[in-house]
This record gives sequence, C-alpha cells and structure tokens, in this order.
Amino acid sequence: MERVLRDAGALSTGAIVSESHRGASLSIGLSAVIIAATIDEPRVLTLRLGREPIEALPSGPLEIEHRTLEAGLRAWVERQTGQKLGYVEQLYTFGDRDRVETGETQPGRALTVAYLALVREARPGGAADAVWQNWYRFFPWEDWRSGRPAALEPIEEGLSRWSAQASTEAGRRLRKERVGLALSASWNDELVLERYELLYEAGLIDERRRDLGCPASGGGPTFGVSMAADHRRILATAIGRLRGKIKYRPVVFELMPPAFTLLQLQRTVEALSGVRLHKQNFRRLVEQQGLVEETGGISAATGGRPARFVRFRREVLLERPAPGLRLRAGRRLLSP
Amino acid sequence: MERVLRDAGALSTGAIVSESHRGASLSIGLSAVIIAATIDEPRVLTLRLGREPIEALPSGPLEIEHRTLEAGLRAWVERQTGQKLGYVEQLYTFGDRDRVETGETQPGRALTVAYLALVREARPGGAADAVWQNWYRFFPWEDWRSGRPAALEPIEEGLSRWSAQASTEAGRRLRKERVGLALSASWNDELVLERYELLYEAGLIDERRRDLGCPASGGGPTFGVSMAADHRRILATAIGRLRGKIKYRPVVFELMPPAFTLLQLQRTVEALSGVRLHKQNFRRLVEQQGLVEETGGISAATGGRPARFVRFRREVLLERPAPGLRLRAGRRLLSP
DNA sequence: CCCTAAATGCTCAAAGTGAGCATATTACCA
DNA sequence: TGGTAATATGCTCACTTTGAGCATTTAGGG
Repeated sequence: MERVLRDAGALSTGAIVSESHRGASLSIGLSAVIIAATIDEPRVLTLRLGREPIEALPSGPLEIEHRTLEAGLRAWVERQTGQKLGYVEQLYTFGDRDRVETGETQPGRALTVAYLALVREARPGGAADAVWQNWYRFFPWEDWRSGRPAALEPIEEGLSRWSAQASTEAGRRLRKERVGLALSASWNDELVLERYELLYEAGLIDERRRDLGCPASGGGPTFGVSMAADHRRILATAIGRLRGKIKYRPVVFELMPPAFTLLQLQRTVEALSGVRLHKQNFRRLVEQQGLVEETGGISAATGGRPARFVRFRREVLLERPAPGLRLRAGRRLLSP
Repeated sequence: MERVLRDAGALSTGAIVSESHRGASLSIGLSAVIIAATIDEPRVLTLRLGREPIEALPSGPLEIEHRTLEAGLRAWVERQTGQKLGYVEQLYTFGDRDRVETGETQPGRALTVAYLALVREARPGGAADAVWQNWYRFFPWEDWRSGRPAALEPIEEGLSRWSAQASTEAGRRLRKERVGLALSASWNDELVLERYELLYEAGLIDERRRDLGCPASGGGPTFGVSMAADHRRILATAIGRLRGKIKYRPVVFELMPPAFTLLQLQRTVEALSGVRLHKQNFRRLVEQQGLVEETGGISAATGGRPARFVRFRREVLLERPAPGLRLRAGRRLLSP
C-alpha cells in the first residue's frame, strides 16, 4: 500500500508486461469504447495510429499504479485523448491466443479487458489523433434507419456461400442456422457481435484475412472499415451491449445534453439502435415512464412547431426497477 | 487462503504467475461459479479448503497451454472437481488491488476472470472436497420463497446505522438512497451484487472484516456463510446475472433433466429467482412461448394428479428473438 | 393566406398480464 | 367405499401495454 502511494505519480513506468518462467509473455491491456452521439449519428472515439493510419480504440497496458482496472482505464483514456469519462462499465475480457497478433517473436498472450464509456460532448479529443467516428463506418450493415442497408445483399451472398462450404452436412446446417438467426427477417438489433463473428469467420472482414496472414487483397469483397488488432470485435461487443441496455436502463441520457427535445432523444435512440421508431408511441413511453421533466425552455424551432425542452428525471432511478425505453421498432417502419 | 489456492494450482507446470520488472507479482486467475438445481434448491459447486474448511470456488491460474480463457477454465474445473461443463459464459473480471488479500510479502495484483457455468447433474464432484451447496447458505437474505427472509430485519437495521454514520450529509443521503434501491419494497431479485456490496461496505459481511484485518469476531453480527478471497462477491455477481438472464433467454433448461414436469420447471425457476410464481400463469407463459413440448411420458405422481413430462423445444431458439420466462413475481405471493 | 414541418393529443383494436374460480385425477385413509 | 389432500389443467375477466394512425396546433416561409 505504501508502495502504491509512492508510485502514484509516476507515469507509464510500471506497465505490467511480464515474463513467465516459461518464456511466454503476458500483458494485460485496457481498452475503451467511448461513445457519444451527435444529432443524428452515434460516435466512437478512435485513435489514428501508424503511417498509413489504422484506427484503434484508446488503450494501454494495466499498470501497477492503477488501483482498479477502471481507474487504469480512465487514466489511459485521459492521457491519450484528453477525454474525461463519466459512465463506465466493464464489457468483456478477451484472451484468445489465436485472435490477436502480438507482433512478438515469442508465443504470447494478450489479455484485454474492454470497457464501455458514455460521454456527453463530442468535441474532438484533446491530444494526438483522437477523432470521433460514426460507428456505422465500421458496421455499415447495422444501420437500418433508412431501410435495409445495401451491404446486406452481398453479405448474405457471402454468408450463404460460406454456409455451403462447411465440410460436413451437420456443419452446413449449423452455419445456416447461425446465419438465419443473426440476419433473420425480424432484425434483432442486439446481435451485433454475432453478425461480426459470422462475417469474420466467413472471411468477409479484413481483420480475418490479416489474422490469417493473407495478402491484403484477395478473395472477394470485405465489409466496413477495419480496425487495429481485435478492436472492431470489441466495438461490436460494445454496440450490442449498449443497444440492449438502453431498453431497460436509462443510459441514453448519459449521451444527451442537459436539456433536449423529445425528438432529439428519439433521434439519438434511433441512431444507437439503428432502427426507426414510431414517434407518438416513443413520446408516450418516455412520458409515461416519467423519464423526463420539462425544463420550461422551448426549442428554437428547427423546423415546424417549437418543442419543449426536457431533462432527465433522476428520480426514476429510485422509483422504477428497470426504467428504460423498451423500444420495439415499428414493424412498418423497418421495411418501408 | 491464497496459499491454499496457489498450492492447488501448483500441480501444473505452465501457470502464468509472473514477475514484472518492478517486482510486483501479477497472476491471472480463472474462477468458476458452477450452478445446478435439485428439486427445490439452487446449488453451487464449492471446494472445501484448509484445515478449518473455508469454501472456495473452483479456480486456478491461467496457463500458457490454455488456448482460450474458457478452455483454461474448463480444464481447471475438470481437474479440481471432475465436472464437465456445458453452458459457460464469462461473468466479470475482478481486478481491484484492495479487495483481495494476496497474502504475499510483495504488493501484487490478482486478476480474476470469473465464469458462470450451468450443469445438469448435481452428483457430488468427483475429486477432492468438491461439494454442492445450497447457494442461499451464502445469501440467506435472497430467498423470499417462503416470505420475507428473517435475516432482513437485522440487516436493515445494520444498514440504516451504516447510512447514518456517513461523515457528510450528502454521504448519508447517498447511502440511504442505495439502501432504499437495493432493499426497496418491490423486491428486485437481480440486485444480488448491489446488496452484497452494501452489506460488505457496512461491515455486515465476514469477508469485509477479514480484508480490514479485523479480529475474527467483533462489532455486531454478520450474515451468511463466508467464502475464500472475494469468491462470495463473484457468486453474488453470478446469481444476479443468472436471475436476469432466465427472463430473456431459455437458460433454465440447462439445469433441467431431459424430461421434466411444468411444476418441476417452475420450482427450479423459483429456486433461482428466490420468489414464488403464479402457477397457472407460469404454465400459460411457458406453453404460449412454445418453450416446451410433450414427451408423451407421465410423471409418477408425486402428490396428486400425475403430470405430463415435457422437454425443452430447441426450435424456439430459431423462432423467437428472446425466448425466456419474463416472470414477474405475483404481487400477492411475495408478501403473504 | 396557403403550405410544409414538427409537436402534440387522442383513439382503437390486439396482445399481454395478474388473479382467481372451477374441474379433473390420483393416492391415501378412515 | 366415500372423503380428503394435493396436484394438474382449463378458462374467465378486468386491466395494461402496444402498435398504428388520424386529427389538431403552432411556426416560418413564400
């Protein structure tokens, strides 16, 4: 403990990257998926790394100074992007040996503890090359707000080809089943990771080819912009989790400004979940649940009739057990 | 305790317990919460360690041989308990420096990746001192099946005393708020971890006193049977997660035998969630959702009229997006 | 004044829920 | 053999919650 206090000031000197007696290296990384939302787009904060820039999530190794994993994460993010984090939750710990190229000569393992953070302002991160990106750049097939994404056509083709390629009959059936579930007629917005994994396994994702050591190009199209290491997989995990969570926890408000209109709130939810919602029903839900209260202000009419400004009613947290926007995308609105 | 755990893993050769260049030790542990359910009780598989036995979850250090974290976990569990695992899901990664006593001379960190596993048979684990325990031994206040648990009386007292002890007014309000939420009139069965954390912070849990280096006894009563290290916290996390999950995923069936009656299913769900359910409505739900199908068999009437045997209908996984038992405990039944 | 774009109000039918009443079957017991 | 206890199953009924739309209201711009 004294040790801790003494070291607290030192920067970056105490990374825990250690050698086991068998000569394999082990490092523990902390990665952050930092989400914000502008008017109409969900954003994720990325760093541009390298000469031919590849995008990465803010991350860094766990250090001895860090009292908790979360504290370590906050420190790294601030150091790299200048962003202060508010809402933070642990996402998942990735540790497969095969999926991450350590870039080392020795066999090694990289354990990554990934976190999801929600922030309010989307002002470009202070330091380095931190930039806010529309997350659909990485997952173009996840945005159904203006109808079925065009990318899904070739993706389905690729996936069904992949299904057919399984060596056994059982394998083919299993693959078809997985594809059917992930891309079923009734679009399930939360299956982001499942879909990513399918595309990855089917070789429709750049990272897959990279991990296999394949030539940069070859073997049909790939989809979405790629990211460093397994960061796109982490991002997929985060999006899926967030899409699920807004339905039973009032986390969207972590992304909203202090005062906002109901339409702004709806647009944000739509941006995150990737589907359009029925306006009147959305308002009914939000108001019935007592999620917001009027601020008294009135919006500087952007289009038509001016709207009331509202703010999040923190008290709901004490009242209802699971206050959220259990949105169920209007059926009509999904395929217009 | 830590000593014991280390020893348990010493059989292996490739444990990744490494020394950083700063002299702090880092180990990555894998822990498993293995759940089963007998007729009326939810069970968790524990190991009895040490001379005056203290119970621990099956765990062991991550080794180089392990291709994935999950594979490592399965290996450890089999080695220690003889249990083969079926359904496994990652729970959470614990890494706070303060909460775990390493028992070492050097400052160190123990990272624990915890998993939740569901198994069918509850036959006593093969090796060593593996035993199935009713999980309510560790959380007596979580079982509302026969009315409000008696332990809640003194617990509420202890917590409100703790609330009042906060140094600032704001602190007191915050504590009261947390207590109110976790123990609110409308019991939320999923807040297992929140309640455990409260009791821990309030010093109503043995582990807390141990972590503070307090004498074994002193300062009022503590609740529930304690466990090694932070295993009880991990178990709390697992129970909360499982209670949540059965509501939107058909995971209960991982705990059921191949054929069972609807009442058996209901009893199992009740055992897990700790609340009683309305029988007719439960059956309506299960059948409407198409979660089960008849096997044709008929139960050897335990009490009254014999019941049909049913089995899980795997096809639902392909049909409905979130098939589960969105149970909402009968209001009447909660406080009879 | 007419038109467009939102914000708001309200309706309505269908589906989903919470509580119970009523019957059907068995085992067991006097 | 009839009565009783303990379940299993069917069915009702009053509400709530949803999904979809229609109708009105309020501003700004020709």
